[in-house]
Amino acid sequence: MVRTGRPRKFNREEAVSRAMMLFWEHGYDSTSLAELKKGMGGISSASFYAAFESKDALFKEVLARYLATFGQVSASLTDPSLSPRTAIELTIRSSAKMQTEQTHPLGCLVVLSANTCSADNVHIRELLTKERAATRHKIYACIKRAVMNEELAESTDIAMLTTLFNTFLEGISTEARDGIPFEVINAAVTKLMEVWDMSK
Amino acid sequence: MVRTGRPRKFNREEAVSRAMMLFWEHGYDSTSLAELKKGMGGISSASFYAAFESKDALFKEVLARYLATFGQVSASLTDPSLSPRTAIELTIRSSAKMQTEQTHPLGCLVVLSANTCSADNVHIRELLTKERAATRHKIYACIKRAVMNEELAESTDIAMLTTLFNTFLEGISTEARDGIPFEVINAAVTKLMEVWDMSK
DNA sequence: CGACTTATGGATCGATTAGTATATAAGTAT
DNA sequence: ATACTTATATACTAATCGATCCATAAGTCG
Repeated sequence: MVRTGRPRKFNREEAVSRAMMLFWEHGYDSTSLAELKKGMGGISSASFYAAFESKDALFKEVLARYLATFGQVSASLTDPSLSPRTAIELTIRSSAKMQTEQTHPLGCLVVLSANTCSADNVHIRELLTKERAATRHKIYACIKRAVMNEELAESTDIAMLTTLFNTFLEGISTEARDGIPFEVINAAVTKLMEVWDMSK
Repeated sequence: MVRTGRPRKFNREEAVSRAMMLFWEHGYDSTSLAELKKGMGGISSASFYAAFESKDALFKEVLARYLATFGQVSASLTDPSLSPRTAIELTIRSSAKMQTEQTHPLGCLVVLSANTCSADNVHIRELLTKERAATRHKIYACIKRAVMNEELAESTDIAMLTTLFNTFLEGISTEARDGIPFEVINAAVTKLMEVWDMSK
């Protein structure tokens, strides 16, 4: 697969990574094209639109990249080799760990980057809403599996427990943004997981 | 105190309320002056700047209004007549109730309206960060009081418990935005509060 | 070599951003 | 009646928004 035509001056993969950091930090609306082009290696408007089509399209690519990398902290939710309890605990702990790292913006891109936006960009917000719904559903499925396995009592209110864990998980984004260190959040997770054991 | 000069054509209090709804829904950056002026009763640029000085200043006024009204759901935290446990439970439950009401934007303005913003408007984000820190500190003080009162064990990790409750509280904003009904969140709060009773 | 393909530099687009200038309207005070 | 005060309508500013156009550069292909 040999490419003809003038070669691209910048690294496309690297440019998407840089764009991800910018959207993650400032959110969709507040990240301007000027900022993106500069941050992605000083590329021109023509180069930007030739390579990424539009701001919308770039964000969708950024989201896919995020889910395939940093977002993998919740992959354990669908790992059938893990017990439901371990899967959920691991997801929350590694989310907290990732979101408090200093090598990238704090918090979670899916939670932070478009929970408020202009009326024109509601479709961007819905992209992330859908992603959060997917995570919520995975937590739900996990808890349901635990009830099936009799790891949790048959009388367990699955929707309630899903909301308990998911609400905490989403709250980590704001805590991380506010500078709460991993150790403190992690200790709170230990306490939170005791709720699981009470529902046996 | 009689006012001289030409009387204002619009109701200033009402205009601030309308602005609050807009900032609450779309966030600081994504709420434009045009949208504000239209939403506040179709006022002109001249009238806007004469009455509110700037977008920044209006937001500060909106924040103060929010804290004095909807934000009062967390007032129980500093009510000395309530037991610490009741104070925290009441705050979380009434926050969930308020944030899921259909008469205004979903979630909490303090958590949602500027957790991402442009680099130029970091001072706005810091305004809200400070507000969240104040709430966190009130929760901390509440739990500390419980330890003093021997309502909680002396060995209680106060910072950890603070983070547990505060993270959940902040997570409610995203849950509410995503349409999770009050009843489900409220049931999760009941479960969450069992953590308190385990720490006795 | 010339044809073809793709990317780039640079100018530019109309729309929108937050904010101002100026003249006048509409009230109160003396 | 006139001075004073405040708000208004209207026009306008410079800067920025996302996006496009076009000529040219820099490769591969036959």
